[in-house]
Amino acid sequence: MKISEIRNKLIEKGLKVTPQRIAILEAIIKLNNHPTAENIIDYIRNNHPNIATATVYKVLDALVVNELIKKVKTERDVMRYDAVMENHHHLYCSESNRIEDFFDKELNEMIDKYFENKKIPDFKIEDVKLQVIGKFLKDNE
Amino acid sequence: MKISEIRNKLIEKGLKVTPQRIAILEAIIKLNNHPTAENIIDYIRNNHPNIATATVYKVLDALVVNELIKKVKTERDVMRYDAVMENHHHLYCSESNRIEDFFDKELNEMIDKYFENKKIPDFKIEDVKLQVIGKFLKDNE
DNA sequence: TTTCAAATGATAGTCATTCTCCTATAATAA
DNA sequence: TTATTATAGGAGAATGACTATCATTTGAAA
Ligand SMILES: [Mn+2]
Ligand SMILES: [Mn+2]
Ligand SMILES: [Zn+2]
Ligand SMILES: [Zn+2]
Repeated sequence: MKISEIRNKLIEKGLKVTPQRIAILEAIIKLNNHPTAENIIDYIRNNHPNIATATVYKVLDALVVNELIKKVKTERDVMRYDAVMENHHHLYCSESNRIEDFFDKELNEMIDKYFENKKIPDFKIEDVKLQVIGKFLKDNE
Repeated sequence: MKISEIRNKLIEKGLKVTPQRIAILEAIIKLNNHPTAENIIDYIRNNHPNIATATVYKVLDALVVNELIKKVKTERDVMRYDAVMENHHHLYCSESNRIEDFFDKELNEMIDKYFENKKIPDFKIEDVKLQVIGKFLKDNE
């Protein structure tokens, strides 16, 4: 992802383009595995040592509100972020905090079809995601 | 759920039976809609006014570790708990913090079958849950 | 360039949760 | 039933991820 693309994403959403926003969005994309705010700060401070912690949180919130990133649901009190906006699911490690993306078009279609036929009473579905919990058999990545 | 049943659950797990543990487990079962620690404390203090906040958190942790309750994944920094241990999914309201249980045996079977055929590379599945995000059409409950 | 709404930085504050340490008690043994 | 003891609970301080405040800076429109 080039910086010019990141600039365009911000412009499309009517957000001012700032070095901090570019760095943060770039960090989430590069880090890739659902980083925490702390992960993002550590990464950014290499090239951008003066960014304030509060700025990172404010930018993250702005990016979420403007649908350039998403929060990832966890059962911990540390927020995790995801720059992958296309429909996908998550593999959660049951013994660590590792979360990996899981793309499966066939599965998406099966689920969509299932809920087209079988509506949930009194509930309008906007999105369905799988939490797949288990163990990674390789430690790499 | 009778108190004697709750006592037995604790005993089965080798946990000491204390009034606090009974009250907390009973509260989560009665409250039912994935209460926070604060919800639980408010509920319990009616009949049990002296329970310490730290005790509630310590008991919740013990109940989770011993698989008598589960944490519910959210994208907020307030933990939510669930006493329903049978396999089920969750309906998340996209505009409030409401989370409801969703039971669907047919869906479970479909998903199980899907992942029996199509393994995820380098990942051993232990559990699959759906996050169904959307809007409740009735405000009751 | 000038202008200024919006963004950033520094720092203090919040609050859900955890820690520490002392006291009380449930479960077991005598 | 009482004594013993590991375990659990209570009180309050501490932690830490996140938020609020406000002075300063800056992106972008004019
Ligand atoms: Mn969470
Ligand atoms: Mn917290
Ligand atoms: Zn993802
Ligand atoms: Zn549930």
